[in-house]
Amino acid sequence: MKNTRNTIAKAAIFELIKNSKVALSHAEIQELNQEACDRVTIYRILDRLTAEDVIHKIVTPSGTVKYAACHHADHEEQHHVHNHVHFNCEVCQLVTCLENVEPTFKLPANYKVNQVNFTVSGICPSCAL
Amino acid sequence: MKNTRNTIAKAAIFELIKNSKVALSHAEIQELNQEACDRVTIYRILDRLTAEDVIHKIVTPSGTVKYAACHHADHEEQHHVHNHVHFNCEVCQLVTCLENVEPTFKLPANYKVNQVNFTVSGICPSCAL
DNA sequence: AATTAAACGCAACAAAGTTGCATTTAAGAA
DNA sequence: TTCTTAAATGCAACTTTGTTGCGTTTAATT
Repeated sequence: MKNTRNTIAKAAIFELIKNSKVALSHAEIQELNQEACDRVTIYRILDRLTAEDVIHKIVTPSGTVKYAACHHADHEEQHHVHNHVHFNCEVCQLVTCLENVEPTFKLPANYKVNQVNFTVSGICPSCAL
Repeated sequence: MKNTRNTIAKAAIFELIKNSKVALSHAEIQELNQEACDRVTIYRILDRLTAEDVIHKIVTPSGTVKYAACHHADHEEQHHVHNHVHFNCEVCQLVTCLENVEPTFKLPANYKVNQVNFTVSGICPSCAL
């Protein structure tokens, strides 16, 4: 893998994502980061963090892209597959990782899986009250 | 539901999607339709067809939006949930509906599901040869 | 044939993401 | 510590994707 550097901007953005209980979009990250770095830089940092497998990309049914921290053990060698469910509340719009919900399914023969994206939309417990 | 009309453009676009073995993006539909109608009109037709539940929207892990025909029985009354898996081949880029693959999963209490988006990326049997 | 609201085309706009290039900077080497 | 250099950044420009408003056209009913 290509060398990557630990820059201030990268660390700051990773902190934002790691400390957030919900997945964040590029726009949200930019705002939370107080415009401390360029729009383009954020795109590039998100790409790097995703490639390094410390965050993962989530695409909601409405098409918005969000990012969340990975919670797998650091020592895992192989590229992690994020096969847990992401819940997208239609009321509060928040996207949360349901780390414990891993769907089971069986593909026909000869399909090779590299990546999965399981997103469920609906109403979360908080908004259902 | 609001009245909808069967226009030439709508019928043409529905035919394109229905006759395609793979899910189509807006750009692909526009090209296949020979620019016979406006870009905006295609967006509006896709929205209508989706609302009428004769096509469904698929969002791939890379964030591209595609549309595929629905193959459920016409007489179903309730709004259909497309809980089958969509496979996105990373080589040929084609997105196909695996109608028979329906993942099972169990959400924590009090989550209400309205919509699901299950997409798996990898290599399809044709490209694996 | 007349009516009317849905659908359309067009222009303008907004949001999201990409690319090229000159400048800055992190991190290892001297 | 300073030197070196490739990674990272900022900025401008651009593309792609999706939206909105409005005047005109057209499908479907009367």
